[in-house]
Amino acid sequence: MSRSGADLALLLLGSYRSMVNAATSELASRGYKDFKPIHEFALRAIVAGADSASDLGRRTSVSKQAAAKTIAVLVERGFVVSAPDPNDARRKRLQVTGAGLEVMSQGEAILENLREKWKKQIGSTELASLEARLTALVGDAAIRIDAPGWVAQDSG
Amino acid sequence: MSRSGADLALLLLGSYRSMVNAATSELASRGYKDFKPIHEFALRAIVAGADSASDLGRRTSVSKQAAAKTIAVLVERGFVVSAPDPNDARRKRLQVTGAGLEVMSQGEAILENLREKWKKQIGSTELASLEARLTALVGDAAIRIDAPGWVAQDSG
DNA sequence: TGACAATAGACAACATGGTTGTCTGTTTAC
DNA sequence: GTAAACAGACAACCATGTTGTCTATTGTCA
Repeated sequence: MSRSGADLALLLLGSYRSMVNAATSELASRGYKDFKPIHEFALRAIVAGADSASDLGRRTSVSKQAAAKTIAVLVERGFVVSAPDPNDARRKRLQVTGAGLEVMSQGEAILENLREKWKKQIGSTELASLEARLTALVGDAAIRIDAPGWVAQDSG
Repeated sequence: MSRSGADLALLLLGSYRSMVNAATSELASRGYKDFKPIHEFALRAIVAGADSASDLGRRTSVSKQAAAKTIAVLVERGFVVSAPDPNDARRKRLQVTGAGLEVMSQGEAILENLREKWKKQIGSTELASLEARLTALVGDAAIRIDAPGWVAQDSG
């Protein structure tokens, strides 16, 4: 059964979705309702140094307005605080809160758990080589997580 | 460098995007402007037997209204024709046109080409086993291609 | 130093693609 | 023959992105 290129693409998408769906539904069951991948990735970017809306937008290849909307949600839910930058009155500095770090770590743990499960199925070296191959395929293309629609879907 | 579960998810997403971006931009350069994955998958579903809007909606796990909107686009571009069903006056039967088959085959060829390139890189048996593993990971979950946002994005 | 360009963020308008709800007409099932 | 189910159309709405415009602030440089 030689698969086609289209099937391969679908397979990659399906694998991603399968992981993300598991993670979002598990997070939801732990009380983090409507926590979407896009929130996770925004938090990661902020932790990684994106400390303003414009900055976050640049890093995630999204308009600053879109970034600002995401930030508004995260602030409203207490995952991020936004305070005026003392050094630049135009800016508001972003910081991930303890709650934000907590949800990130739980999300990460869930994904890690899925990966471990998979590792047990196919073996550690197999998984490593698969990851290496995917890395080669992706190359240096930045992975952009702008994601309305299904990526952001709760898939309840 | 032991990767994390989140990285794996991102890798899967990135791989998919990388294939799809290549395909859409190549199709665009061949004159198929704004032909998005969702169109491809709708055509595939119609060829596979979804011959009405409601049917297409069911098969792609999308509301019939959403399916109808997609069909409207495909009809407008000449990839699909919609004619009253002689056996059921409620229905309009869908049929993929020659142009529709053509764009499908070109899209498929582009993806196939990418897959071949990859096969040369990592070897045929390696690719097969990777696909088998992804298949196992995805399991029986239906892959739903509802996809506003980046999935549907043209990515210049 | 003073003027002009660049930047941050807010606000509004709009695009895309999906959803639900309602309505009409047709078919199917008792 | 009547009631339920179904197909499709239409409208309203939601989510998430975009561009455009505006104000305030900062940085640059003549």
